[in-house]
Amino acid sequence: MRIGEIAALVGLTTRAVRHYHHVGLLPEPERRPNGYRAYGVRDAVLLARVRRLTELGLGLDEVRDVLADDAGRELAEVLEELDADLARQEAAIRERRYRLGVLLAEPPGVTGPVSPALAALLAQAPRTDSPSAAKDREYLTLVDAAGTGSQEIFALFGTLIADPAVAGLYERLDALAEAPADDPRIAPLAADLMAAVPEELFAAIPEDGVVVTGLKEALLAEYAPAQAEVVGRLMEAFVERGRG
Amino acid sequence: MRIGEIAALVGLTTRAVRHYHHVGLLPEPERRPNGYRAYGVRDAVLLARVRRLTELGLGLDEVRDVLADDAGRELAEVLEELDADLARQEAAIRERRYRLGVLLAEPPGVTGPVSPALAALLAQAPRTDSPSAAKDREYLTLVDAAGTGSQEIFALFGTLIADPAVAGLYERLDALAEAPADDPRIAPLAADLMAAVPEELFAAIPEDGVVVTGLKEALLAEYAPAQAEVVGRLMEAFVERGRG
DNA sequence: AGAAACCTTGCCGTTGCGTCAAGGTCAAGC
DNA sequence: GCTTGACCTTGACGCAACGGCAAGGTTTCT
Repeated sequence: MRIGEIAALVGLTTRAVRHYHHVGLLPEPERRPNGYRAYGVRDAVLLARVRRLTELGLGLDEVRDVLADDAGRELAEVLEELDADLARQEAAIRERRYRLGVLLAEPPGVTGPVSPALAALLAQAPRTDSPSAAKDREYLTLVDAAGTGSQEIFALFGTLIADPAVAGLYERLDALAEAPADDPRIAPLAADLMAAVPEELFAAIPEDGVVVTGLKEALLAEYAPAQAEVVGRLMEAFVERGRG
Repeated sequence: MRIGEIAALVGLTTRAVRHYHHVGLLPEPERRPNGYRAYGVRDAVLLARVRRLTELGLGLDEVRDVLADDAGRELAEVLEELDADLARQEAAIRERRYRLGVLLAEPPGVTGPVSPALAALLAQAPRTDSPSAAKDREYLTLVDAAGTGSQEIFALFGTLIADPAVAGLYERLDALAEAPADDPRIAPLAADLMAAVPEELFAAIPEDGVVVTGLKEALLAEYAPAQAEVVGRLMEAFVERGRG
């Protein structure tokens, strides 16, 4: 048989057969005078075995091992390991499908998949177009996605945001967008902000204050100088009173 | 944030983040004076979205599509397609696991996994060390693996092999191993062989006689000249009386 | 001052082949 | 005898999503 014939016989492509030669899975057969590979029945039997094994999901090197010492013991060993691996894959797929199902069942329109706690918070928050409030929501989304914040934090934050006085604070912070870093409104705003934060929220902040080193600066970089001054003081308060 | 910080924050490796830049999933951020990438909160939010989507099993280009037109409709579309794909994968894995289970439950020692019909045939065949009989078994194994032979053939072949007279025929064929191609024993052996084959077996051979063009010659190549002569005549008989 | 722990770009390796590219071979029809 | 068309040959790149290493530069801690 030539390569195309044996490939068709065992249900492979010629490319696959050559590949098996290349990786040493199957020895190169004799050649005809014209250079064509000349296959025999034994090659076909071997190839058929290879095909069955690869269809089961074995890698080519595992197939080689199994074929090499055809004790049958090695085979069972490999197969059990493979089964365990497949079981893991199956579980992973089911997990993904489950989460997919949750996503698909959800009402559309949300920015992205968020935890229920954050979803409640966002729904509860008053409609506002304050840029500062938007930054806060962005930050909360991030903390939610990072998974480092507890549900507790979102609940506490929710009560804070629901406070009608907070809208005014956001407005005052927005008003500092063009102000210099030594604007006199900074200190009183920072004080009012700290006063508005409930004590439990301070306590709920995790030990290292911010989620990761560097996030604090990244956060401040989003604000104009005067605003950064305010937010920076607030963050310091969180660090100091959080667990310090 | 530097790249390591944002990576830790969203639960990725720095290598993955750079990879996302490379493939255009995420725009390259500003650089610090020292050349380090400088990430902001928005990058982190984006990366977190990417992570969730890839964890669901989306490819990077699909993630890019979803992120691009964040209509939310496209997302549902992609997700449903993905779910269907995952369902297929799950079914495939289950199928493999099922066959694995069958293999593992089987008594060890068999040459390889074979169809039940062939297994019955091999178990039924008398113990012999005739090389010709071994070749026949090899051929049957091949036909079985190729899946082109029907169960019917194996049953018919089984009755043939069970015939006590066949052992003698194999012996006579083996005896021709060193004989020249014009040995006088050839014609009578071929005749006796054809006489031994039940009519139904002739009829059961598929239309093209052999499974694939080229297999016939490969088969003959396995035999010594005198043996090939005998087997060749037998095969011709199969071709002629099969469906011709 | 030196080590540890970051960062930079860039390129190779992974898996199991698919897909050209650039030919040589062979049987058949004109 | 010449052209198709269907085979075959070796060789090398492509793929998905990064991991790992090389060979440097930066920052920070000690």
